[in-house]
Amino acid sequence: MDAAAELVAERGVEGATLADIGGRAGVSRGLATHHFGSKNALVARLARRAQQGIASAMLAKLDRQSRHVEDLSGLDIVHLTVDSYLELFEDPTPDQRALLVVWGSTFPSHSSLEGMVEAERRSYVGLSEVIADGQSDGSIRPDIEPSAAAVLVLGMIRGTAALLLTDSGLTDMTSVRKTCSAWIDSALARDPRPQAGPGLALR
Amino acid sequence: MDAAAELVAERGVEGATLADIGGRAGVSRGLATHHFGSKNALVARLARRAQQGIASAMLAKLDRQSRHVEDLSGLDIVHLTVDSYLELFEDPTPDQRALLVVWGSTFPSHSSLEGMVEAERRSYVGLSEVIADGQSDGSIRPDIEPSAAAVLVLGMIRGTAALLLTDSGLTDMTSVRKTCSAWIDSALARDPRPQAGPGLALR
Amino acid sequence: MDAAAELVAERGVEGATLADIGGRAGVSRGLATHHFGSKNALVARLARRAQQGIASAMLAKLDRQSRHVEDLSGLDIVHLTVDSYLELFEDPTPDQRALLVVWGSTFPSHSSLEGMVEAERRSYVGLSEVIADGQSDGSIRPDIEPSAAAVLVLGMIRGTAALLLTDSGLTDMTSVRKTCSAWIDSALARDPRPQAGPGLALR
Amino acid sequence: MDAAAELVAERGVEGATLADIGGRAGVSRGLATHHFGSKNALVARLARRAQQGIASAMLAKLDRQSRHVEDLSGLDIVHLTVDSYLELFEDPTPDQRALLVVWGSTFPSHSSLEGMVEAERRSYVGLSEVIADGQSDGSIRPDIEPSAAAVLVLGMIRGTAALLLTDSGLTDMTSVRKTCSAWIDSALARDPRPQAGPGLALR
DNA sequence: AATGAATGAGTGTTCATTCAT
DNA sequence: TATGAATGAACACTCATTCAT
Repeated sequence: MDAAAELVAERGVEGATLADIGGRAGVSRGLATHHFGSKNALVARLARRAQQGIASAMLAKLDRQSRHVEDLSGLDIVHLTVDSYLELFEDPTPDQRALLVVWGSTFPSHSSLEGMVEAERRSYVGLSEVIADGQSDGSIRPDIEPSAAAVLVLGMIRGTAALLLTDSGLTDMTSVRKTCSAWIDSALARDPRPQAGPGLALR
Repeated sequence: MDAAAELVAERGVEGATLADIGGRAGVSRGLATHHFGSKNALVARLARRAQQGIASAMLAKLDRQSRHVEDLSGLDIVHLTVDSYLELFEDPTPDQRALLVVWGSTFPSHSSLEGMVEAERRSYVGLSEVIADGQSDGSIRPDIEPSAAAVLVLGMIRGTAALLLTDSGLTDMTSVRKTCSAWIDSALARDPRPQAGPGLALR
Repeated sequence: MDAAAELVAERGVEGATLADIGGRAGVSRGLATHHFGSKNALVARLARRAQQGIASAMLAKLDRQSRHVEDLSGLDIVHLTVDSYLELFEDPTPDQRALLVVWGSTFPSHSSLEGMVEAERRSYVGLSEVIADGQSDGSIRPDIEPSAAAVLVLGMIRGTAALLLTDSGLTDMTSVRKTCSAWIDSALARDPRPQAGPGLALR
Repeated sequence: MDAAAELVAERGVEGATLADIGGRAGVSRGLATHHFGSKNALVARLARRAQQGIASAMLAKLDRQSRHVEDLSGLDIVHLTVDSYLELFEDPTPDQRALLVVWGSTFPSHSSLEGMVEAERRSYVGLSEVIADGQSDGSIRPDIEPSAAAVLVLGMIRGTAALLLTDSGLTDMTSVRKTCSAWIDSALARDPRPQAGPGLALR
């Protein structure tokens, strides 16, 4: 699966052949099919593993801050989600790059990767609920449509990560992450924190 | 090219075969290659046409408002860009769907669609300059890194459009567009307009 | 036809496309077919023109020596034939290179270039008769099978020219021609001329 | 490879399609590419096998005469080479016919069969050395340029074989072989054997 | 006479999948 | 569990030929 992740990240889902994957993994050409059943199944497994990796990273970040998810406000969780995601893509592993590549290959309307679309919908529903919770607990302003906000937040982190993946020279990821956090605050928070000055934003 | 746009939108760049394209267009299998030189060239032409279509839509929207681009502040132009883009994806043509699909297939690091990455970089540079101009003319707050903001804005509209393209049932695009406009304002404007209440946001 | 000769010489009969030929000649893609009827017809015309060129060169060489074909012995005509042929291939025109290439493409048993095989048979018959005539006029030794000798002489000049065409660095063509002439003499002549010493042979 | 040899011999390198080859061999269309990597690689393998077959035939002929290559004079080796080659083409196997066909398709200057040209050059160098050795051991007359003689000998056997391959009705191959042997003798030998009369030559 | 758009059969090659070992 | 030979459908692309202009 590591070999598959690397090759999908490099050449895309269609461009990564099972023969190449087997070759890079040092096993035979037919083993991948034999083990995973089909190429699509392998890709699905790959995507799931990468998604779990992102969830783990989020929890680890929480742990590092010695906080518990129950203590967080809705706004805090949105911040945590966004920040963890973009932090991962500052120096993405093959898994994460591959996940984004797989996401990109779900854009055709008759895509064969139904499972991925399902997973994306779950992310969206979860984020909507978090935002609604934030409105209940008073951390997020009430004049916001949770579903619209969830789409925008999700779209922003996916799109931003994709943009920087395809052209890493565009700008500094860290600066983007800080600016994004401030935006989330100004757009969602009931009581926005005073915006940092430019010097701080660059930090 | 219309047939190609439809098929790319439906099945992706690799999934749309020249035979299918010829078949749907009512011409022979070999004509596409004969005419465009190669499949990659056809896809590149397709992307360029779709990009020009988006630019035209932006200008048309401006025209409808009887305004001139010279009279607009930097912030106005950002608003116009974002709003035009999302408006188009409320009811996207095959061209626009195909453009997003092509964008998705540039995520692999060794993608063969170099021209597309180039075009994306130009969009980014242009948007950065618009934001910097907005800071000069006082419409955009100065404590913002133009390059980071440009990546976020671009990423948001691309990602949001992609999300809604793959799963159009997620939420109402119009609502997303209005919310997005408010976000842009709160995040970028030197003097944010008073946020609309939820009723108005839905308008 | 000049363009066709060049391209056949470079890329072979199958490798030279009518589009390329038209392009190099500065005319349209379809003109060759329109004018010659088919590609095979063009190749046949090309071969015939090259063969006539060789015959003309032989007559010209005779003319330069102010001799008439009626005055020549059979052996003299063999010498003239061989020498003219190899002399042409010291610095072959595209026509002559193309002729050899066409000859090479007649080797498959189901070759589509029947006309070429016919022409080759005529060369063989003619040479056989010349050798038989030489035996009658006493210039060629009688203990030789004219048909076998004709095949060997023809094979030698064709094969030698082909060898030097594919790898011109092998040796000096002029030296080959002189040596060949001596061989013909020693093999065919009733009264072989005293062989030249090495210094002269190298000349 | 047997099927490939037959089809190349019949229809030429370009005319023998992988589909035909697979079909005649009773296997699938894609197996040849799968196994050999590419058509060119298959043709190269084919040529090498045929060349080795010729070398083996030469050694077998030597063995039949209970002689060792070390005991042979340079002239003997030339005789052996020429005679073995022409003997093979009295009743050529598909391999040998195919080899000649491949040789014919190397005539274009931009041929894609570089390996074949290389092999031909090695034959030439080897034959040159044999002739030079023959001059040292006194079997071959010293007033001969070894490189020119090698080209002529090689060209003669290649060209003669090709001529008789394309038009087997021309003459009797056995007679040609005997005549050729006498020519080699008269042209190269320091002390030519007395020429056989026609009856003996036909033997 | 000349063009070039259009055709469509055919090419070598790719590759997920099957299956006997 | 693992291999890799074999399959066969599918692919982009080629190119001689046709034909309306």
